[in-house]
Amino acid sequence: MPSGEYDPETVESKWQDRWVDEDTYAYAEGGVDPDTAFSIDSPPPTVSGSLHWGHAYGFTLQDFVARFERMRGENVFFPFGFDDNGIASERLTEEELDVRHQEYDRREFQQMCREVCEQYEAEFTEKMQQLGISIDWEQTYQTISPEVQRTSQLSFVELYDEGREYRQRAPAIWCPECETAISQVETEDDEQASHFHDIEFDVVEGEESFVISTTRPELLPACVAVFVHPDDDDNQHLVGEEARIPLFGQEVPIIEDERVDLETGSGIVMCCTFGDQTDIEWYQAHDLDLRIAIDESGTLTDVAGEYSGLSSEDARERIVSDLDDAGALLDKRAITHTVNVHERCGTSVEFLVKDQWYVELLDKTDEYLEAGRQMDWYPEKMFTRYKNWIEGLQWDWSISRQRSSGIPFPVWYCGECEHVVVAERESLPVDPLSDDPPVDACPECGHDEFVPEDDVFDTWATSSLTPLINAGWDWDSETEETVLDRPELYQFDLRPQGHDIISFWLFHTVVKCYEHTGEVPFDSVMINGMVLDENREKMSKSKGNVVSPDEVVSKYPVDAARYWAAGSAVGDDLPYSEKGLRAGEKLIRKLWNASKLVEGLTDDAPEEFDHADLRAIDRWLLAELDDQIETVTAKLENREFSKARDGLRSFFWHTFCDDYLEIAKGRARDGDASAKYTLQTAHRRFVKLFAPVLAHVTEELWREMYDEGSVHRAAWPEPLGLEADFAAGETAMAVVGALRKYKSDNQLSMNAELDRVQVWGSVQGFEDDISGVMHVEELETLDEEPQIESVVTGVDLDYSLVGPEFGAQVPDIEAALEDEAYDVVDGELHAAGVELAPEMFTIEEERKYVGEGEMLEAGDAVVIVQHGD
RNA sequence: GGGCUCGUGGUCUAGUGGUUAUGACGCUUCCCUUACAAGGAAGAGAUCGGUGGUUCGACUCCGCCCGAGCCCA
Repeated sequence: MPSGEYDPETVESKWQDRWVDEDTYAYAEGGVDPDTAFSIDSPPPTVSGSLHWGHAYGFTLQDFVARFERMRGENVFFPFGFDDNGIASERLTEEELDVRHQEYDRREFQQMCREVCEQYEAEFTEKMQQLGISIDWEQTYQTISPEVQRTSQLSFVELYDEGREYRQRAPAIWCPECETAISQVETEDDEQASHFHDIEFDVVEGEESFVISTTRPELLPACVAVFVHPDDDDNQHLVGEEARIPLFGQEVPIIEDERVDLETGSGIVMCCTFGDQTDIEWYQAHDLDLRIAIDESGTLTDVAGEYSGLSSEDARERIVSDLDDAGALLDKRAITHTVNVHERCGTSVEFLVKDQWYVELLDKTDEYLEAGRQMDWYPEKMFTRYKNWIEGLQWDWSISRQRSSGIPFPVWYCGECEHVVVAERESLPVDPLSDDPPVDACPECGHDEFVPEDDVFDTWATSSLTPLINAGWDWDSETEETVLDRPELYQFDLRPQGHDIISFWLFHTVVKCYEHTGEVPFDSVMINGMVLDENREKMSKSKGNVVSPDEVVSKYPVDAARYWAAGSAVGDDLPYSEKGLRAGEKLIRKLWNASKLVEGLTDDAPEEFDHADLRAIDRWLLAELDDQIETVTAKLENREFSKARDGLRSFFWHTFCDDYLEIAKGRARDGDASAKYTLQTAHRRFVKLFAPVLAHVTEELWREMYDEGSVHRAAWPEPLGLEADFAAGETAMAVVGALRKYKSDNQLSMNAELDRVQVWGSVQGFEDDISGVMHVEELETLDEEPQIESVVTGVDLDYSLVGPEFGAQVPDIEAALEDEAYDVVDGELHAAGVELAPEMFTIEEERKYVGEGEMLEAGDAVVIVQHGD
């Protein structure tokens, strides 16, 4: 029995505990009909300690869907994955244990990661449960687990067998300090002091020479081309010639390309293997030679001739001084420029050439685009991001990462002929660094020594398999094919994703799963925006504007946070808002207080009541609620949480509490069965309708008032199918509103008695309700319009009809109306030489009451109040 | 630099060719009415980022400009 004030602190944690203890959200395993399974493929968050808004917000939106679908009778599969296979977890482990991963072999280090992450997983789980997310905690996985490693390697083997993967030498971003390859997203720009060296190059044919400016003279031995901008008229004649590199002597082509920056240096630029990103682009675009002059420890190679063996620092000094001696160094000046550095250690990155594995994409982009088109996108506009990403693809997907921790490639190479030997499917997962290859001798050349691949998979190569991990995809050695352990889950009904990461994560997942199953993995995709701070700026540690979910939930009810989270159109960013949270708190309190009242009024309410005997206002309320149910259901189906929330809130607060409840409470106290039945029926339905968003308070109310089971397992309400006179109801409420305003304007209390009220308008069946709630002694409905003098004040046109009919004549008609140069003849409006049909206009008039009492306008109705003195 | 998205009262937000532009928060005034004063009633407050164009008619469609965000370079 709800009583006193609502105490969210106690109530919310009570239900969170019970939901977990009672397995309220358990997925019913075994023989599930695919039609009634509703599966969510929630992207596993990186487990690195703290839970941030990205997690909390994304999962709250998923939870709205999960709870809604569950109540509609779906068997909801809402799993949770811990992504502890990434760089973040590697760093976490190193920091926590004060070790370096290089000091351990891979399996040992992974074991350490697993142990460290376990504590964080537990913390993470607890925090997710504190947010009331209806995850089935029996359905979890860790991306570092042997099972997931097996899935990842199986995916690799399958794609390799299908000819979708190949190995090629390609540039990798390398941190010489950490001695590891890093991805582009781990680099950042940094302003650094450096020097420009103006170096003279000779043209091979003839006497001419030109100058290039470089900050990295030590790359001269790696120079493979020289570039001139197409708009550079002064140097255009050089294009097609060859240049000779000072000191090193190699001859390289001079090529035209618009990526040359005319503003910097001399406008002529050398291209090396590899100085920067542009060098890589040029290498790929112009099919240039490779001259690898610097190795992974930053030491010059044989390509650098006499400078071989020097560190790049030392080599730079020597080369600069030798250039000077040779007269080729024309100038040296200090500058600052932007360099690409590793975000973790600040070291400038190098570009190395490595053998890497690729998944072929470019040949099937049309299919992948079509796959994306087959999914429902919420919001629809996000499909264009997917589309742009695919259409803009220029390279296949590199899945090699030169790190020591991660999931290893299940591959060995013949020590003699480099033939690729892939692990047997049955034996997965393997680690080639510890395990033997499946053959004793090379099938190609018979050689019996193998070199293990020591790279690991790109993290997306694993993250992109979550639908397959969740559906239990595996190799069946009996039938020799891949099978799904839980086929009913696939395709997944819902894939949630942050909009910042659609291109990486979602795209790769669609591609991988599509390749493995021939099917699009998702029926629908729901894209969520970012949580911004109160000033609409992105939260970041460096700005110091981060508000953590923990802080919020300790200050506000979780349901208030959920209410706030439902406040943006899906896909739009959501600004953090204390106001939004307070509005949520207010709604919770209103719902609680109204529930207390309903409870007090309906203890002996009839379970059943013949709808034909319902009083007009009760019938009207239930019919309006029918409409509201249809609206809320449609909004939730379309993931329009904000509209569902606001529509329901407004209907509950204003129509139910302010209008109906005020009237019905008097009747219910007088023992009116129709009112009691209606109050209880409507209230039950409200509790259910609010349940997906206000998960905790509705559970408390439901179990206190209606049922021992969870509201989250109760059936979503269906419309009762009642007919009612909506117009009369609306008019009656307008009359009540007008009377309230009258009392307010006349500084009367709301329960002040009114002597006599006359109503002209259709309020049949509502008369007693009006007089009851407004304390009217005598209420009379008029059959004839009261003594009113009407003054025509103008004519209103219905432009949606007049516009298409009269087009360019409309301004003339308007001018005629303005000048009052019109007539109404037989209901038609004659103006500016044309005749307008009756439905095209309305005569606007001001009504003046000349009889006794005061006239009020109440929608279509007219109300006359006669009140003492 | 390229692509995408967005710009509506002080703040957040609804509104994709046709009323007086929606609602919430905040603000002002009034009202203790036995569920709730953390409530109720009323009110003020917007030239819909700017500028051209299409149209009888533009917050809505198109061009350009300005500003913000995201992704890619």
